[in-house]
Amino acid sequence: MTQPRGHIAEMAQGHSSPELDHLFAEGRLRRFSAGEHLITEGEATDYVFDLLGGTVALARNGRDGRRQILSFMGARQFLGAASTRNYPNLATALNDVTAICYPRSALERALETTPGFASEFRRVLTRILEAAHDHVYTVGQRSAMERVASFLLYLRSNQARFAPDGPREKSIDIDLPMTRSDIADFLGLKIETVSRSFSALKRAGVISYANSHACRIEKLDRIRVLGGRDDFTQHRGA
Amino acid sequence: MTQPRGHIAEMAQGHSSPELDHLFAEGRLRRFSAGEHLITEGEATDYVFDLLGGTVALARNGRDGRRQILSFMGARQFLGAASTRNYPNLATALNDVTAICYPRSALERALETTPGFASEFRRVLTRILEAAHDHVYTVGQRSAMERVASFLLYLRSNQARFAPDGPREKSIDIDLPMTRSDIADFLGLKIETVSRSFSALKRAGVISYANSHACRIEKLDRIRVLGGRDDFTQHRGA
DNA sequence: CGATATTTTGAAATAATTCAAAGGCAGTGG
DNA sequence: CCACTGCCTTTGAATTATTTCAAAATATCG
Repeated sequence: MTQPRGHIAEMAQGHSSPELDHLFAEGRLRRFSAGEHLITEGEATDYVFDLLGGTVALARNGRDGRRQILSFMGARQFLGAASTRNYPNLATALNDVTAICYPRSALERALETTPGFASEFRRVLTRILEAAHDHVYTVGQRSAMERVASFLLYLRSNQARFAPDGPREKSIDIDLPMTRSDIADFLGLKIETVSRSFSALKRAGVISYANSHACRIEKLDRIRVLGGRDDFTQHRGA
Repeated sequence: MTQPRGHIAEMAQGHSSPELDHLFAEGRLRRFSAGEHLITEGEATDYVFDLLGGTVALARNGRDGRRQILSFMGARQFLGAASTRNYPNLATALNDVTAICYPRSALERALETTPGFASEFRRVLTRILEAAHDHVYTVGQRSAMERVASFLLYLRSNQARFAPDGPREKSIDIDLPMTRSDIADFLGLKIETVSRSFSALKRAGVISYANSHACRIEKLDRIRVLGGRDDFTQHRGA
């Protein structure tokens, strides 16, 4: 048997217990293709997912068709934290996704019996909370252009931090596996506004792109001024 | 010595360990008056606060004076979760606040040695994350009027859930210890817009108030339609 | 290659902000 | 006790960022 992989396995690094072994033994590799749901609204919170590849959009849907994407998740991120018996959120694969699926009960037991693992898990959970707070700031305070700029910095940072084979250098080339509509729903804007912002950034030579699913940041300093992500990052590690 | 009080003590209900005893022994009662900061931006994350009374605004400030309030916290809520060595947020007392202040190190040790307590803590942390996600939805998707309506429902729910002496029935009377400016910064709106929304709701007979720091919901069903909090609550407990 | 979905662009409409001023309330000091 | 001062709230009018509506251009997929 090969080493268990994924974010949860990383959190467990250096810790061990029979329950942790049991957790990894229970992990099942699953594949989802674009458009499939890993989690649907109202579904029982019986499983958590540890992403190995692909991109997932975690969203909350309103009665009337409004949708707010809460985060875009990829390799080395996990999905499925819930305090209740049913998920309030919807997790959709944006492209082909590979994930390890663990029973929540096994995770819970491992956390209860492996304090070091639980500490690491708590730290990750806290980071997710801080990211959500960043998101509230972006959507609550920034203009459309600023939101798009800060979005590019968010992706850039995530691409480096959560690269499939471990953290790597931040790149100037940004993958955009999501549609403009997904970006709009993430930023609390409309498709057209997002498109216009991209076009304006391109026209100004701040970014360049040939197709809508990737771009290159040509003037990082300009994006930084617009996105103002430095407002926060100084307090933080990476 | 009397029973330890506060949210953290509640989480520890039914669990025990020497480290937990040590944690409570280290707790110090502190008082803050209106305008004082419990936590300032960039400050070391050496303490956590367990609120016993009063209201605290947790906010993130931008370089240029913009401010996003992330939550209003009161009795039986705790403050100070952080994944890094310095707080990215600012916690300000809106009125006279009483809190128990614990060294983070003692909390961390208690969590590492008292699994049941740690599980409870994890559940609370997850709920805080879910509240942040609600907030992203509100700020990202709702109109000004809807934000104000959902804000009233948010306060109503919190007042019941986090009443000083334990959960109680939801009331139709809402306390507003914060200013219009605080509400605006919480909802991602401007003061005038918040004021106009309150006035419109009053004019329509949906709410009533004599002064700006309290109001009564006269037509709860109308507020519910506007605020649409039911979009989510069906998945949840209370 | 044709059909469908996504993205881009333009013009008009609108919700929210900005600017400006008046009204109310709380606390201070005479 | 009242008047003064400063702050917060409310309201109005003008401005603006974003949305909405509409259509063309581009990409995607069988």
